[in-house]
Amino acid sequence: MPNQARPGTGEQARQLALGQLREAILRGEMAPAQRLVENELAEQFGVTRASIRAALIELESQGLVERIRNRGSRVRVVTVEEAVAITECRLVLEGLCAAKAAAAVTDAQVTELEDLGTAMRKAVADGEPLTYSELNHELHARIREFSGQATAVELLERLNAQLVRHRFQLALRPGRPQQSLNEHLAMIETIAARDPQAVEAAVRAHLTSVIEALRD
Amino acid sequence: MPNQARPGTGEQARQLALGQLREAILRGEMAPAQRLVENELAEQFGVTRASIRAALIELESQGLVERIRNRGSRVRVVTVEEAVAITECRLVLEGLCAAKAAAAVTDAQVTELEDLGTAMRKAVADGEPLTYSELNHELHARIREFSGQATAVELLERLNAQLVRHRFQLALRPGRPQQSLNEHLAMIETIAARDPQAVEAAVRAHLTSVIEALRD
DNA sequence: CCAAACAAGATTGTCAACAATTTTGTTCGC
DNA sequence: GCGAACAAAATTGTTGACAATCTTGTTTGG
Repeated sequence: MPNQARPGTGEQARQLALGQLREAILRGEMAPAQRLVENELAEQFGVTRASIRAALIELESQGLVERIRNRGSRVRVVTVEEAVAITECRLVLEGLCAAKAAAAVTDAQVTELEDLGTAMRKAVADGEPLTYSELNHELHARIREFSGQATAVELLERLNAQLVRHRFQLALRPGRPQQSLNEHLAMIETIAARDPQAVEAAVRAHLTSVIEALRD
Repeated sequence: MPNQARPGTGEQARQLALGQLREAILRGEMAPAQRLVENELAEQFGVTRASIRAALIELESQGLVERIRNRGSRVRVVTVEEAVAITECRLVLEGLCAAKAAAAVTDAQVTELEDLGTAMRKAVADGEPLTYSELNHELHARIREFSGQATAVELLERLNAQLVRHRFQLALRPGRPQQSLNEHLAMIETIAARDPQAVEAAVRAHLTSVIEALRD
C-alpha cells in the first residue's frame, strides 16, 4: 500500500486540488476577492472540474472562499471588524488551550517553549519581523498542541487560516514586535510555572493587545 | 426571480440533499456509525450522486459525518470524551457571547429571556423534560443571537450539532432538569443586570455542571 | 485444517458532455 | 441620447458512464 506513504504521489485529485488551492490562498497568491473560475483552476492544477468543485465546497465551509449560487466563488475578504470578532474567539479558545497545556506540559515541552522564546527575543533584537512572525505562529501552535484539546485545536486552525492577511500586516508594523514579545514571554513563563489561571490571563492580555492593534 | 423566495421549490439539488441529510442525522434517524452509501442516499432523496457527494463533503467538515478514502461515509459517533472537549469549547465561547450580550441587550430582549425562564420553570414543575430541553436550547440560542458575535455563533452551532445525541440522553436523566434550571435562571438574572463578568461566570458554572453530568 | 493468494462484487473517485443560470453587450423604441 | 427588451457569451449545476480502490468470499498450496 504505497498510498499514504508519500503525499503527492498516491494523493487523489481532490485532495491535491484542495491542498494546492488552500496553499495558494494562504500564501496570498490569490488576491482578495479574486474570482475563482472552476475551469481556470482545473487547468492550472491539472485536475478536472469536479475535483475543483469539491475543493471549493470544502474551502467554503472553512471560511476561506465565498460561493454564491450560479455566480461562482471568490476569495473571502475578512474585514477588520470580522478579524476582531475572530480574534475574540481565538482569545477564549487559546485561553482554554493554554490553561490545559499548563496543567499537562512535560519538562521537555517547557524547554521547547523557552527555546522558542529565546529565538523570538533574538529575532526582535535583530529587527527581523518576518522571522518573528513565523516564530510567533509556531509558539501559538505548540501551546495548542500541548493542550491535547483536539476540538479547540481544530477550531483555532480554522480561525487562524482566515487571518493570514491581517497577520502579515500586523507583523510589519513598526514597534509591534517589541510589545508582542513581552506578552509572549509572559505566556511562556506562566506555563513554565504550571499556573493555569495566570496563563489564561496572559493569553487574554496578549490577544486583547492584538485586537487593539487591529483597530488602527 | 422566484428562486430564493420559497426554499424547497427553487432549491438546487445539492442544497436540498444537504438539508435533508443534515436534518435526518440531527433527528437521529440515521443510527450512529451507520454507513452512508452514496447510491442509496441519492435514490432516497431523489437527487444524483454528485449532489450527495457534495453534501457529504460539507457535512464532514461540519463534523457530522466521517469519510474515509475509498471506504465511504458514516455518521460520526461522538464519544463521551469528545463531548466533554466540545462542551469545554462551548463553555468559553458561550461565555464570550453571554458577556457581549449582557453589554448589548435591549429591554425587550431581556423580557424575552425572562419569559423563557418562566416557561422553563413551568416545564420542570410539570415534569416535562423534553419541553424543558427544547426551551433550554432556545435560551442558549437567543443569548448567542443577542451577542451579535457572528463568528462565535457559527462555531457554536457547529459544535452543538455534534452533541444532539448526548443532549437527548442528558435531558432524560432524572433530577438533571432541576439543577440545570437554577443555573439557567442565574444566567438570565445576570444578563438582566447587565453584568458581563457575572454572566460569564454563570455560563461557565452551568457548562461545568453539564460536563460533570456528561461524565457518569 | 490453516494461511496466503486470488477473484468477484460493491463502492467510491474521476471524467467529459449537457442543461440551466447569470452576466454582458447590443439593438430597438421612445 | 436613454432605458428596456433581447440575444450571445461565460460560468456554474447536473447527469450518466467509466476507472480505481477496497471488501468479501473462494480457492489453492502447504
